[in-house]
Amino acid sequence: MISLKEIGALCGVSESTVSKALKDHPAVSAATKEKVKAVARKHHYQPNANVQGIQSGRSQCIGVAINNFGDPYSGAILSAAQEILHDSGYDLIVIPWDLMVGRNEGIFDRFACRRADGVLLFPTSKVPDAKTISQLKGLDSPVIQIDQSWDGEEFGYVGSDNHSGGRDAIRLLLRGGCSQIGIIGYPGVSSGTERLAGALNELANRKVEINPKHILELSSEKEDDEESCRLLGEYFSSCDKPDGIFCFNDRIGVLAIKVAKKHGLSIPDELQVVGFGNLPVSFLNAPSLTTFEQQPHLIGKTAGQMLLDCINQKNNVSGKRVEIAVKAVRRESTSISVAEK
Amino acid sequence: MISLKEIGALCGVSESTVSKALKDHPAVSAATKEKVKAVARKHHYQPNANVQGIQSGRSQCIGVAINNFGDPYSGAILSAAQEILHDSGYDLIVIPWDLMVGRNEGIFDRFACRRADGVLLFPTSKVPDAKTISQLKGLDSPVIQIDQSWDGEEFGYVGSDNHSGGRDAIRLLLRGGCSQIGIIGYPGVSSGTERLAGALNELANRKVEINPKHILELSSEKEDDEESCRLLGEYFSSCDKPDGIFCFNDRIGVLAIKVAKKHGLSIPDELQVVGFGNLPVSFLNAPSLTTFEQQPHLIGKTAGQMLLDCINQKNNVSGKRVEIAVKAVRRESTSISVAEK
DNA sequence: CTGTTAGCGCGTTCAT
DNA sequence: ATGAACGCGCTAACAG
Repeated sequence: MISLKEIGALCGVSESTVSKALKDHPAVSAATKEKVKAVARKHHYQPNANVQGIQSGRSQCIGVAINNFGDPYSGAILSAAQEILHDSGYDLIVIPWDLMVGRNEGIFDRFACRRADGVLLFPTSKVPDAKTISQLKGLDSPVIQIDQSWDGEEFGYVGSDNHSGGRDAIRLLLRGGCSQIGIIGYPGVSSGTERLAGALNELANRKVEINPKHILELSSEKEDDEESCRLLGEYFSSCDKPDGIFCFNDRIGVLAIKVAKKHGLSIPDELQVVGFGNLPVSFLNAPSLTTFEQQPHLIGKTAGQMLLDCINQKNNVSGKRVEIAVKAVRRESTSISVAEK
Repeated sequence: MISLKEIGALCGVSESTVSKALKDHPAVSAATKEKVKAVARKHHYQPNANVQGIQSGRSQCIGVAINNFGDPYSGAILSAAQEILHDSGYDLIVIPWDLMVGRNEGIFDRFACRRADGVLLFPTSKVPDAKTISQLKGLDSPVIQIDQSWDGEEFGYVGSDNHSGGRDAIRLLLRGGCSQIGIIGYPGVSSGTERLAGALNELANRKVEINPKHILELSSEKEDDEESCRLLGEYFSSCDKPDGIFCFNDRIGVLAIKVAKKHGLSIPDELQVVGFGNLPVSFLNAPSLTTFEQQPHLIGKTAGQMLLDCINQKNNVSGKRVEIAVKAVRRESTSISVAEK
């Protein structure tokens, strides 16, 4: 790539004149501008963003830690965040969480080396250790967590309104005539905790008892479908089965349907199933899965904007939480409501 | 972030001594090293990678253009590529293809500005225009395409062995007793073209006629499930139906099963279905989908290594093609082979 | 209008 | 063993 100095040499002017000419500085003659721009264009000149970064003290880079590139939900959030950040001149440096965990290098060293102006943290399968969290605090750039928060930590947060989602899922099952409610979730992450709290709270408000045996926790750390199927098999083998279950994500919902059908349960007549997330699989499944639509695009856009505001000192993200609404998408895995019948 | 100069001031030594001390240069006293390192550690010093980049002429960045962050297949490839590149000190700058198309800025300006040392191109839904391709050639860094190539272009390439995959899919259907073969694909991308060629070639070798009506092309540009379902509905309404279909990806395969079942076809008795890709959905679907497993991890690793080799001058990627094997995963959507019966 | 100078943070000579 | 000086590519303040 050609440099300003080289362009200057070719045009017979100084480096700084080239710099000014290319940014249409008024104190440069039209003739010089023409000449300089022509040469720059011919050689496909592009200013070196890394140099501009060290001068301005702004790398114009955002560090993104993401667990699973292939996850459609995270992907949609990232796309939206990328778009708004890109338009403000930021580039994304991505690092996969899971690959970094267990290495002796600091997970965020790369972000620090690149002088990332901000950090976006996607959900992890487990809460990081104290050292990682302290390293994160040591970065002097704002940090925003997506869809997950850690107890007592004061990073910015943007996610779904999981509490209301849990509440509405239970309402949907009860309205559909279910009386034996089951909940199938995964432990240890805040989104699950919030959905559970919303669900249990609603059951308590309605004075509906829940059989503790009907609450099943699958491991979220490794998405082991075989193991999940085994546990679900046991769950549906019990003589005392639920007639409506709320699954914390669509993947679990689809697996639950698969296993329940194998155990001879007809859906939605004998068992109603509600998922969460509205992933493509929920639509494709037979029967299609009633679920809750999240708004990944809005989440990503919001997180990107929060980061920008904070970088520009308009705001302080610390402790700021934004929760984005979710909406039921009713499909074949639940019956129509009693009221509608 | 503290700088070398500041550390020097705190320790009462010069900037360059600090630089040497931190890299254990032999010509620095043990005492000085101790002191310098202590201060650096205390302030969480990290060298500025951007500065090192402008000095060495190596940004240590790889530009990644990807169409859809949420795609599990691309995601797996990207993870593998990231891992190997990360270990060699490279960071990834990601840009979504689709967001950039139609903007007046050059799609790859950002890569050029960041002085990306190499570029990884994931599949696009359509072949880019001549201007984009020429811009790509103008970058002086090596470019590797993943899973897609463009006619007449000489970039490096790593993808699946689609031709053999197409051949084996047909063999699998024929061995299962099918005689009326159908093919459902998408137009315009090289992976589809290769699968089609492999399939048609095998049919010709076996002297099996294919009814042109049994070849259906769905649009790949926008993944419009509703529209695809409509076209599939027409496809299965014809009086003259295939008894075995090869779908170019699992998504199409699952949709085809859904629609075929609605038209009263029993699977695999009346219709056998083979997909391609072994995405999670193929396992979750009922009936589960026979498909071809790709090796995204190996593809990503290979692409990453090719890029490294080229950057280190060990190789020239230009025109180099690597095709990674695929393997059949037999599930419920196909019958066991005639021979096995 | 244009050129010179200084400086961003760092590594690498070359002196001391 | 340590420091001064130069250069990487570029911008900005000043001088001509």
